[in-house]
Amino acid sequence: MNKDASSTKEYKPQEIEAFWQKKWSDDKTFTPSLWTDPKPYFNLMMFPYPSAEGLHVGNMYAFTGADVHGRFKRMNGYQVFEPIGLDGFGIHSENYALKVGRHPAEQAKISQKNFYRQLASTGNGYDWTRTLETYDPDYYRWTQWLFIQMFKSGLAYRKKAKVNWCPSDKTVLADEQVIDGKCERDGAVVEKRDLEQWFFKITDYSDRLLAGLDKIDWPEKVKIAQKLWIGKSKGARLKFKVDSQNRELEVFTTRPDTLYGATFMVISPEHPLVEEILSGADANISKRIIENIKQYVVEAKNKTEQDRTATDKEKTGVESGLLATNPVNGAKIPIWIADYVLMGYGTGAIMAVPAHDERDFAFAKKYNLPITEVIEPKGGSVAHHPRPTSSLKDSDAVARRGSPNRATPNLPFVGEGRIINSESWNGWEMPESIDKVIEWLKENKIGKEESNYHLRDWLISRQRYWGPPIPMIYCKKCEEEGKGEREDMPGWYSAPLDQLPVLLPDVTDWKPMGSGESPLASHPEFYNTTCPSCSSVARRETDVSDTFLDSAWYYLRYLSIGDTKNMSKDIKTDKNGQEENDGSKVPYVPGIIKRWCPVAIYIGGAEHSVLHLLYVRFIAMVLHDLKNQPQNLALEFEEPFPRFFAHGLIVKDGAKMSKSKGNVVVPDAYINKFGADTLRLYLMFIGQFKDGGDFRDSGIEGTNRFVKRVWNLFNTVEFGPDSEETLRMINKTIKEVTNDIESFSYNTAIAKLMEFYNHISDDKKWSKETATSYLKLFAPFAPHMTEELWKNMELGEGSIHFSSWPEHQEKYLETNEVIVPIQINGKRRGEITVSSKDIKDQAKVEEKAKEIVSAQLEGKEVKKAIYVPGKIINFVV
RNA sequence: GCCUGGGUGGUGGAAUGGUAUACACGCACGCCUUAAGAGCGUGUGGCGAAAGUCAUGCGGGUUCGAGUCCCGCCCUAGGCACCA
Repeated sequence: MNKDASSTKEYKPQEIEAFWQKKWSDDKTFTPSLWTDPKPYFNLMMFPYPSAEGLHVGNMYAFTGADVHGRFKRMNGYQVFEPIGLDGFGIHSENYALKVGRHPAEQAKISQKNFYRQLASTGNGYDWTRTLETYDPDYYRWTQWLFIQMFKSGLAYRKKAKVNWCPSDKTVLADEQVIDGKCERDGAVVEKRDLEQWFFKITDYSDRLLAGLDKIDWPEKVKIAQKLWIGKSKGARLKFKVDSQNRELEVFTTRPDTLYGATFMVISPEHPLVEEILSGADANISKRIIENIKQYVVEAKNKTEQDRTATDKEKTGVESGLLATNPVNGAKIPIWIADYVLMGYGTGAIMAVPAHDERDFAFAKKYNLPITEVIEPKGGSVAHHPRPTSSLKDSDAVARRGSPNRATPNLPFVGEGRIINSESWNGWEMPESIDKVIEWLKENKIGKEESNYHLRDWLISRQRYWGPPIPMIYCKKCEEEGKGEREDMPGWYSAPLDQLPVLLPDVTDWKPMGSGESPLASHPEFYNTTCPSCSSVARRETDVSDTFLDSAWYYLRYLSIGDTKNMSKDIKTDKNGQEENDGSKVPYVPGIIKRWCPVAIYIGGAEHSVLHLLYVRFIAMVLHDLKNQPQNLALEFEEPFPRFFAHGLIVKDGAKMSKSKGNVVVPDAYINKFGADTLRLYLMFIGQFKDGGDFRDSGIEGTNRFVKRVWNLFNTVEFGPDSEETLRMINKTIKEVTNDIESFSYNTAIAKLMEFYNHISDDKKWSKETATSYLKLFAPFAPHMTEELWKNMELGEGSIHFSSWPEHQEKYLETNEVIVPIQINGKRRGEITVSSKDIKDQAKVEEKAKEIVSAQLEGKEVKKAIYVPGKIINFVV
């Protein structure tokens, strides 16, 4: 090897990278033919929302990691489809437009240009013929189509709902923008406002969304997050008679087995029964009590969400003056009103079992309500002396052992145990006890089995400007006549499909109004229309849809644009003679979807665990069920992403990168200075792809040094026969780097490439085969430089990205010798060299080690030898 | 409180139960330079002159052998949280 660098060509990444990026784009190197390619591989990465000042290194990190995977698959013979687009509709982008004082549409144009320029400069192998932007009318036409399908399937409906209202921003906020009851932007306490809203019935799919999780290869933490979000609780719904009122009070409980321990009931301040009481329907309730209730309800209403849900808040409540009857033992128990019971879950009413529920227990203690124990802990006979409450941790509540029937236990017992004090149920044990009790309650017509879910319907309306107008039309006349597209929603019609898209008008007063209405509501030229049914004057919906709807189906659209946009052409090339969609019925070409979906791998951030990643599964299931359309157009799969990889986050100086902290790093300056290859290599090197890493300027210079060294080496290399050492090293490197890239362990892959360089660069010859293999291993990380070297060295025809991955060179391993350390009783006592063909032969290895071992035995005897082939031999004496 | 991850040099981080600290940063010394920079080379966990010996958050255990497996703690990051 020539170490004199003065004669080598200087490494100029700017020139090399510009050249190759143009060539890839001109040659359509990364544009697969969607109809004909034999081994399709849809390598999908979460598309960015271009709301900030530009692509930052956190984005680039994610995209580069995904691109390394794509290039690896391409070199393994797959036809990789790696598309990119912009999630530019929605509140993030609109907020950014507000901040910089530009019209969102104008800002979108600027952002789009900048983002695509930045994305291209990273050298990722994107298919630039199939980009999409969610604000493109040709895209949101189909987002609106999707809304209409939801409506026609009965999955979209309207109801009055409380929305988050930020008094400082004068706008509604999405749930995800509310953190601890405060606006994420300015920290103002969020209020609730009642508004008529559109919802999607995602709750209809609760069980399927839950069941699907078992079938997909996703990080466990994401699955758990979705499971908890859906939050299925099995239990029972029970009826209690209310005294002196001719009605029943229904409750939901997960612990019907504790029914004999129900000593009072609690209803939420919003419960309908409260209004009945306040209306004075029951003459037996004293004025004083009604006054108390009135006051309490007003207080509860005025509390912020934050105050009401604070965990360590002391419980409060008032007596309702009503009594209920416990259906199993006929006990008269008081009904209380307290805000620790939420109207939004279950029935808004509970049976309180203070002996076995921490919240009920705290409430009972405070208001001196009776506590009856009905569950005896397993092994409950074991006596346990009471300890002072102050020294008890909460976790002790679960472990508490106590004798039953104690008048006032210190803590509720919430673990599993045996039923006591419950007549015929006595002795039943968890978990069978719950099923048996439910069976008993059914037979006695007291209750029935029921499950409740944490998941709520998806609030889809946004009173904003920058989104797809909800394509619905309201006709007052039809409503009065009780007519409508759907029987349950008189007056409402979906916009006729041939009139899509309902264009978002270009208006100057686009800023949020603060009235609870979208800015579109002040534009009669937008909302005035005619009723699709009776042709009288009608009004368009003026809200837009949630940005998560835009991103819930985009992966399908990637496969339906570019050369597939003119779909009639593709119908002719479909050799199966199957009649294909002409693009007017569904937003995709079923034949192409069949080939490329479900997506081979989805790569993105785990922060989308329960929003995007849940919605996208939901929408796929809806399109799988596809009602009101020919069934051959429905999706064949239910789970769009059978495999999802969650990458880590890039932090800067130990802190999460964010605009508010002012530590956002934009890649442009680094690409200009060092080149994209250096930055890619650096980003992939700083930690496991699943973990992320800490971005530091000092580290990138080291990577740059390495890139330059490799460049110089290849520019001065003289090919010759490999040394034994080189053969052994390249074989090992190929093997390990392949495994590492396959398992997203990019940082160790790069470390091994560096290690190989260190071994090989100094005065050692290597063969052309070794050089090619090394370059190929390098290519996914530093695509431009390796292409350039590949070309300069005339190593083969065409782009390196279509050449195959290096074959394992097992044959070399056989000629090698391996050093095996010798241990005696686990302590290192020397080493021997073993030839590869003897590696698995323990007897031979023992024989070889004999001399060294016997010299150190000091009269002791070898009891046994433990041999780990090629790794270690340990003699036990 | 509950659920996930994670605690290894000065730093980022490697280690299918098998030579702990790969690779890189930083630092030190040297070469080359008038000099600086770049580049190249050598060294770099602690203690010890050395043989050695002690080190992977803390305390136990299993094993010929534990960063890795088991039990009990501590700390830390993220997610969820009055969901009956």
